[in-house]
Amino acid sequence: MVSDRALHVLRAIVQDYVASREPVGSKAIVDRHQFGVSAATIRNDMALLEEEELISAPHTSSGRVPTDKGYRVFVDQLADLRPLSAGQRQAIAAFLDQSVDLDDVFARTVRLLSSLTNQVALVQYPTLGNARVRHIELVPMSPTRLMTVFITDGGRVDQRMIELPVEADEVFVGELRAKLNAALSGRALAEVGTVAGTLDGQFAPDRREAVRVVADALLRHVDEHRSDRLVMAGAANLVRTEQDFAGSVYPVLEAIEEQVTLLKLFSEMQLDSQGVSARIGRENDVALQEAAVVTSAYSMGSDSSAKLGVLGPTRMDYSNNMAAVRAVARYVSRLLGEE
Amino acid sequence: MVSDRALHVLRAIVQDYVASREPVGSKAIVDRHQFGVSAATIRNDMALLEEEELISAPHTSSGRVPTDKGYRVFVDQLADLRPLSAGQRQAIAAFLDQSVDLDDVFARTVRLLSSLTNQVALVQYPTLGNARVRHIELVPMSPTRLMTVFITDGGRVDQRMIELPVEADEVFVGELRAKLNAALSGRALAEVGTVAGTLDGQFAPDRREAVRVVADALLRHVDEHRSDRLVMAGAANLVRTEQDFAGSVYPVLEAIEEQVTLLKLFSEMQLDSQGVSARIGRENDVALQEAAVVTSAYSMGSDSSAKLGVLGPTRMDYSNNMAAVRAVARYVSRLLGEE
DNA sequence: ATTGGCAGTCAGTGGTTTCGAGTGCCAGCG
DNA sequence: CGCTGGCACTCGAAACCACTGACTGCCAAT
Repeated sequence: MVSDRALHVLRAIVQDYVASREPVGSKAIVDRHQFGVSAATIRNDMALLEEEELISAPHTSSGRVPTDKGYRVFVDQLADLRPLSAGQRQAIAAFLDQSVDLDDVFARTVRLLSSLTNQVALVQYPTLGNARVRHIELVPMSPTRLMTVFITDGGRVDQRMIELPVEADEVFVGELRAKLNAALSGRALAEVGTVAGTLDGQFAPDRREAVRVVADALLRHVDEHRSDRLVMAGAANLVRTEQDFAGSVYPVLEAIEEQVTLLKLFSEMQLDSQGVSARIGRENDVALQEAAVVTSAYSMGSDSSAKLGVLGPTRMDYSNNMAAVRAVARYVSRLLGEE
Repeated sequence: MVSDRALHVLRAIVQDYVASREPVGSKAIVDRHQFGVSAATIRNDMALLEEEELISAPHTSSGRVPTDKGYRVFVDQLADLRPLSAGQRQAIAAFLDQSVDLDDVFARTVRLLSSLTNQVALVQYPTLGNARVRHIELVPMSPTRLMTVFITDGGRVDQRMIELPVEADEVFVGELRAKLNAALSGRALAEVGTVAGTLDGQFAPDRREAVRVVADALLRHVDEHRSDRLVMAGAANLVRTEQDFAGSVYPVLEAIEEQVTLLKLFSEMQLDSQGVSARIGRENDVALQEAAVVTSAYSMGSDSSAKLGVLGPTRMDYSNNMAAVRAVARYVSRLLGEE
């Protein structure tokens, strides 16, 4: 259908348009790229590409701009990503190695990714697969309020506040804490539900309701481990690229703050053979129609994984961004795998 | 200097300008407000106000716009804030009462404040004054890596990753965990340094280095409790009000992500008799020259407090925003005080 | 002190013109 | 058959212009 040269023309158009934000004409292409043919020939190819809806003209007599479909073909063509420079890789290592804990790893990752790509960066917290309970702590805040702290051997820590149906003295809380830890330490998260449910039998009848409330809170901790959230950095970059959004960046920023749209998107992304994936323009939710999202997966140990990536206008440097996302995801996997 | 009526004129100008984003002229004032005088008289007052640099004209023949100084006088005049409506207060209570833990309180507060004011909302995490150690947990991640988890009775939980100089077996870690908790549980944070320093004597010489590393990590936990951070919501609102920023919102968003500028600003703000405070335009750091920040303080129990507030263009509804910030700060204080 | 009147200023609007980058098409050529 | 140069055409962007109207500042009168 489309000749090989036409594909090269598409590539040139994408590159030039990304670089200049201006519709690119046939003349500009023969000037800036070494096609051995004249502008008229390029024009013929461009007519073809337009036929295929890979490019389009903003108005009758002007250069062409890639369509979402055009970007898609461009990205798919981009089989082999050039790896990052040694300097960049060192920078990644140096910056991430300073992390003091899990949260810090993610905070640093997202800042790093944002500055490598000049886009909004997003990191999804990992869902822990078969992590185990390490320790459970109960902290009385008032006679009827208790804070529960839930620590897994993956190093994840959750806290949660609960309201007790009756007053709980230190002795009872101490006993409950000891029994919970005896019963649950070392157990897989999946077991927490069944085990915690059997505990209330070990207490006096007037305590059982309170025990059940605590057990219920623990279940929600486990759920929490499953539920995702995103950390974000580089929102300012979205404003910088505002002109690339015909409407407004407002809905995009809103979607990012919502999180739910993004999380859904993340979970839907199918990685390609290179371990990266892009969703471009209309392929996304309506709020992100003018945006593109590039993601890759990272893993934490053997059995839990999540995604990270960047979001920006469809007019972005896919080549660079996909390489950066992949490199960072790999490094994060290595860092978390070691632990 | 400036007559009483002139101050009323200033007020009218601020109100109308905030409402319409358009320079307001003498005619518009006599139309929309019940001054018993003619437009010419208002013009004389306006000339006075301009003399005092409280208002200025964008160009020779156009209405006037408040200067930063004008907003300042307006805000200072705004002695008595009208309280929020019953409905709004109920909404605050209903929304915040659902919080499950500390983090959730702040996450909800910031979202709430953002939607009440249609501005970017910021909440500073509290610095815990004389909180006490509740529990210390050590989680081995690999033979030479340890995660330390630090829980205070205020309900705050910190985690941190450390690298040990030697391999640490389960037995040693268990012993260290037990001794740390025996020595530190119930102690005030301020004591952690001195107590932890004496622990290494209780271990065999070849373990002491490792013990010191852990003790050092605990000190950093304490520091962490002192150090601040901000949660933010409503960045999209900044984009919405973009036209009010002559330059770009870019530096503003950057400053927010930086945090350090904002934290400094927060700590500098002196509350007025109403418990709220505003920093307007040039009174701020250069990055926020076109922005205004409204803050109030909230307290958590008796001895720890922090601030929260909103940030937006200088052209904002100070009256509404100050009332909202004050109301939310008060409610959060009540909520956290109870616990 | 306040007012009505009046001349002066200037941003914004809308219409016209010009300019030029870029296209589509075609006839001719290797 | 694919490529090329040439040409007429299109249409957005910029430049220009005149006009309008919302203001102001000032002044003389009340």
